Amino acid sequence: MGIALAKHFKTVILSADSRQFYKEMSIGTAKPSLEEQDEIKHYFIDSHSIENPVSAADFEREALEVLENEFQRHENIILVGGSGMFIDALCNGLDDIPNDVKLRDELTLFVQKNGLESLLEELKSNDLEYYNFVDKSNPVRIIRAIEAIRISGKTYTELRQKKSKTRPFEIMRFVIDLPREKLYERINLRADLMIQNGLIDEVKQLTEFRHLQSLNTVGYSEIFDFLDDKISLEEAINLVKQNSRRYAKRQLTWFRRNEKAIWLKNETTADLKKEVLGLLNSAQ
RNA sequence: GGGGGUGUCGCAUAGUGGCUAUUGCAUCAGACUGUAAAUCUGCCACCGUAAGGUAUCGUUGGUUCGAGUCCAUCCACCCCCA
Repeated sequence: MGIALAKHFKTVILSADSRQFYKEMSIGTAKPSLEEQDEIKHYFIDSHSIENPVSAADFEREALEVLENEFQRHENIILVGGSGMFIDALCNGLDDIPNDVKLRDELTLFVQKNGLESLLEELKSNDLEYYNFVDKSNPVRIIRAIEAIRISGKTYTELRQKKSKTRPFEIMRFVIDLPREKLYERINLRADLMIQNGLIDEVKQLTEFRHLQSLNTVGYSEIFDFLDDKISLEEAINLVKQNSRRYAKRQLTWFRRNEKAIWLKNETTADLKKEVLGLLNSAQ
């Protein structure tokens, strides 16, 4: 649908997919084909290496630069994807909260060894408000808060202002909403195609990088388990399908939260394109 | 035809005659500010937004103060013998 719209507007596409950035991961991330990329210029596909991970804040900054340039030539630009948080980072902006990957890795290691207890205590005494709010069994959240508090000397609550930034362009959001059964059918098919297209070889070649967070990804984790002989190939494929379905559900949950998003009713590319163009016309 | 075994939620699974039938998975729903395809939470027999209410362990009957558990019956499935 993105490509169809980009053709119509003779414009470019930005991908907001937190895994398609990486040039080493192609089959398992279902990037647009090379032919499709020839037809339409895509940003943020193969733009980075797994060894230099892209955070939501990196994406916000880099994508804004691209947009500033491209808006000089195009009236409309298409953002496609994927990762709700990256979309929101670009559209709404992130608060300026400091980060330190090294400290975070240390904290992660600490939690693996000693559990969350002491970090929770630290959070409680330094930022009671966030302590009361946060999901206390989610190590990622706790670690991130402690990280920010230790670096800044401020509370995480104070840093996290949740201010939406104004962008020099208008944003309209559309969500493709297939009937659940059809969505799941397509996800299952997609996993089978990945295997046919050589996913196992792609994963094998990434073995030396398997500890990287970017490879903690549906389609890769399961195949690593197969290569380690932990599960059979059949089990691995079924898990890829299952975990993709779960991910798709989480995407929908994320998008549901945005009350401005428009949920599309159609199912085929052509119909969806028509529907979106109609909505854009009536919005003007 | 003879003998043996098994039936517990969508699937799998626990359940010495005694509180409210266990656990896992799936499904469904949710959270989310530099790990986000990550990480985490809840529900999950039925009715109800909820408080709460009503059921239930293949069937029917029995024993017992009390049955998923014991007995009988029938039904379904599995295994062995013929």
